[in-house]
Amino acid sequence: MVREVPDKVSTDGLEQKFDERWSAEGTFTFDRTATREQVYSIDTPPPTVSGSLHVGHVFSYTHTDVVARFQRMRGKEVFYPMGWDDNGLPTERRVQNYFGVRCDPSLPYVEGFEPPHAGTEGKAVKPADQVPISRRNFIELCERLTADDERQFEELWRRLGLSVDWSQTYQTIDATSRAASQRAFLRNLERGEAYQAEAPGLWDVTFQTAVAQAELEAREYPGHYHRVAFHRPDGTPVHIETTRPELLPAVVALIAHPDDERYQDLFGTTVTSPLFGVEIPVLAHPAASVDKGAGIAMCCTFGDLTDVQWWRELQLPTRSVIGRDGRLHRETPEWIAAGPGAGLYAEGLAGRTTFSARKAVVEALVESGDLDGDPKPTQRMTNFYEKGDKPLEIVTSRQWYIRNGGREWSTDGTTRDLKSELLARGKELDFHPDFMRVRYENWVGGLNGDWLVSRQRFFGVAVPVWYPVLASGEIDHDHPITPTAAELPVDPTSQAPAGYDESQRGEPGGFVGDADVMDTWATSSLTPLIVAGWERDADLFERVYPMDLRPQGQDIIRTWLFSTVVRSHLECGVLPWKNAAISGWILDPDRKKMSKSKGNVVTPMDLLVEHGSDAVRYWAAAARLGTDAAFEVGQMKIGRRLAIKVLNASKFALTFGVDPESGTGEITLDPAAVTVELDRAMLAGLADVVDQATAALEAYDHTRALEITESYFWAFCDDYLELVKDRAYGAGASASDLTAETVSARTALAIALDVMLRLLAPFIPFATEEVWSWWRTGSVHRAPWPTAQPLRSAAADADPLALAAAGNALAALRKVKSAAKVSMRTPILSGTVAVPAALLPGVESAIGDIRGAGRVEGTLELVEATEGQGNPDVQGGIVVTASELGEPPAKKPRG
RNA sequence: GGGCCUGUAGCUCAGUUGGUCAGAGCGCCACGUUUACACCGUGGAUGUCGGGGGUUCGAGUCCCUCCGGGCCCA
Repeated sequence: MVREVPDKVSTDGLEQKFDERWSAEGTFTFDRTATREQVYSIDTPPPTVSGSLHVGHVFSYTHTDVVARFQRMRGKEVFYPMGWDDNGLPTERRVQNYFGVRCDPSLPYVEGFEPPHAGTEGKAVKPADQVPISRRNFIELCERLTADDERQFEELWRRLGLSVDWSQTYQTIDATSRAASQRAFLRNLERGEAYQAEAPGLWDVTFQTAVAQAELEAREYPGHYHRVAFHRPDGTPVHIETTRPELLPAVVALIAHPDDERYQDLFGTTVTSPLFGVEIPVLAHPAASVDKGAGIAMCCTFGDLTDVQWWRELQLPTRSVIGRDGRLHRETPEWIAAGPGAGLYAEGLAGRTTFSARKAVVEALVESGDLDGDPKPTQRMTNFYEKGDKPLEIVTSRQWYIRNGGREWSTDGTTRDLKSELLARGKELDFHPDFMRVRYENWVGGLNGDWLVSRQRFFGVAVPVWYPVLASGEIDHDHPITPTAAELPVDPTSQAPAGYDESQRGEPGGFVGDADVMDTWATSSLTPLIVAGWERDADLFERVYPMDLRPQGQDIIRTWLFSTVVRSHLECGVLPWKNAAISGWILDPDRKKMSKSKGNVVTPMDLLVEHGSDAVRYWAAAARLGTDAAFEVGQMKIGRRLAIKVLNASKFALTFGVDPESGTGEITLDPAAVTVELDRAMLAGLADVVDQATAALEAYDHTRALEITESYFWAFCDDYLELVKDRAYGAGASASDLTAETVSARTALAIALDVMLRLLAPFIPFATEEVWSWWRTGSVHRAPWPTAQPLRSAAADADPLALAAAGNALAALRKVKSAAKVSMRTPILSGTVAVPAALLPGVESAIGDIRGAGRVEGTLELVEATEGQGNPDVQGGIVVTASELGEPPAKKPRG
């Protein structure tokens, strides 16, 4: 075995060197001839390409890569593609800001359009200054920008050392993804799992789109309780409290809890609303809370989700007043037009924002005397779109839904309990850590509606349907026209359905395309199907699906993980993957979540350049799954030190016996050559490490594997290497005249190094690969994962304790010198060492090496430690009871 | 209001089914330039294991309760 060990080692430049080599040699290229049993497939989260990656990404993606590299070395053919989630609102927003444009679908396409800006350096262009452009122009800009981002992302991942197969990348907006997404939707539609409904739903007035339950975020929002009087037929007031008096024109009932004593006589009667004089019933419903406000609430269509529940369950009429733009309808509603409030509505409310309408209603209430007391300020939890900053409204609109167990599902009299089916899938999935399962269960259990998938946006996968336009000019939503699978992907807004031509768009007897796109998650939920070649590459699909691992963050269990389970369950009747590995958050040193707004975000690339990728990976790998971790530079420095130590220790271990002339030499890995007890003890200990590290990685506990391996490696450097140094040098013996003891040490060093490099390879892939390249062929990342058995047989019946004992004895000798404040090279002329009985055999067996490493020149007497002698926590209880130090060696000038 | 996670040395964290479990690394202090490594080595000090109860022969470990941090759902 030829060695070429450099004189000077360094971690610098390894990232680029090996990224290039791995690419050139196809080290991580997936071999698609492997069978399902031989494959380990990973469904990695496609990062959103709308901003920048942050340290949290580096953190969690490293966890995945550790698994990938481990499985690959275990002999699995790892299927590890990478996608980019470019689809959706984040990209739209970024394009608006970056290019200073805004999408207006009514505008025509402009050939060769050049945007007013190309990068505004983070400064958002005011909406008024944004240039309106056609949808097609807008999408072109989306694609231009994401292509740029994707290059940067890939560069970062390569530098971090993700062992992704870079020939397997995809975008959630590319043609394959669009086709898959549309195909899945059409399948859902065919089976009755997708449907459209005209229903009240959450609506973001800023982004002008419907929003799904999974995208909600409840936030504290300030408001005022207004105590407002309704009136019984005899004029007696009934007071309710509301934070949204502007919805008074939309009131459809007053509702109190059925057990509420105060309102028993009111149930079943009617009252009239103030200002508008609309007669409404007083009803009982258990969702009314007795101790909130007056205990009786006004139900409007629609102020919040409870209103929707009441409206549905009590079958109340719809009197909606708020439009998609968040303003009150411009036309006076019919139930008000004939009443006393018609004038108020027309003059004070029509076309107003909720804010100014509220002011107008409150003023009118004051005037009419129906406002009791002053409004009381309050903070209440209000629903927001997670990306928005105005409270959501509830607007009735026609939208597409996919069933997800959130609502009863019955067709032709038979009901299907999808919620229970999905809960059962959750139990089937192996979560790491296991407690993350409850997040899934809580979410599924708490769903209160099906999944709203249509979005009134632009940069997304189109809802693949058209609708006939009847002779009357009305659109027939009940009979959507669908494309065939072969036509996918389609854009119904620019393509005509089969049997029609473009001239018939919008014409009576013709068609219209559905203008909506699908929710980003409607596509993201298909990533395992997309990458596995579903309905596109049956051969591949069979080899990789269902997949083995879904790694992701805990924040998207309710969205990405859940929706993916839904789609796979509906489509294939299986879980999409066997395991879900959930990474924690990165917290800043104040234990706050790192976020851009706090300005505490570190650019990942800078981090990798400054500390080195192995170092950053070490920090990430040292944090357990599911546990939040501190952003700690100190931890990276430790990782860097480990990487450098690996280089240096390896260089040292491999240099013994090297011919100084040629710089090369022979090295053997033959276990039979390991004959010395201490060497065997070291291998015996290593065998245990291999077992433990392997078991830990199999259980998705990479932290434990790293810890066990790392600490053994340090002990190997500090004790074993020191102990065998002299023996391994072979004290002047020529290459042909080596003693068995010297060969034993050299061989044991080589075997241990070979094993430890492989154990560390998933964690610090660059340093280990560098060392591997000095003396082995191929990549360490394709080398087989070590097993304990060969080490055990090489170790024969040696006790791992012997190495610990010898190490402790050496430390005891060093302590004498340290206490005497002399150099470690100072000879010990004679000494007596007290050793606990249990360690005595180990110390005795290595006494020659101990003497050498401790520079003991005269007699070294070993005695059994007596009761109370020595502290077991210090050097295992081994103490030097008497010693005589020689002259410290002359100091040599450093150089 | 319900649920989950978390609180161990100045810092970051291990402590598997209750019995050497008071640990590691960093930092700190002292010393040392040893033919791998100063991006180093050697040695040392450091804790009422959040508080209080309880179960037990025995409790960071199990139970109850309170307090502090984080998150999710109402």
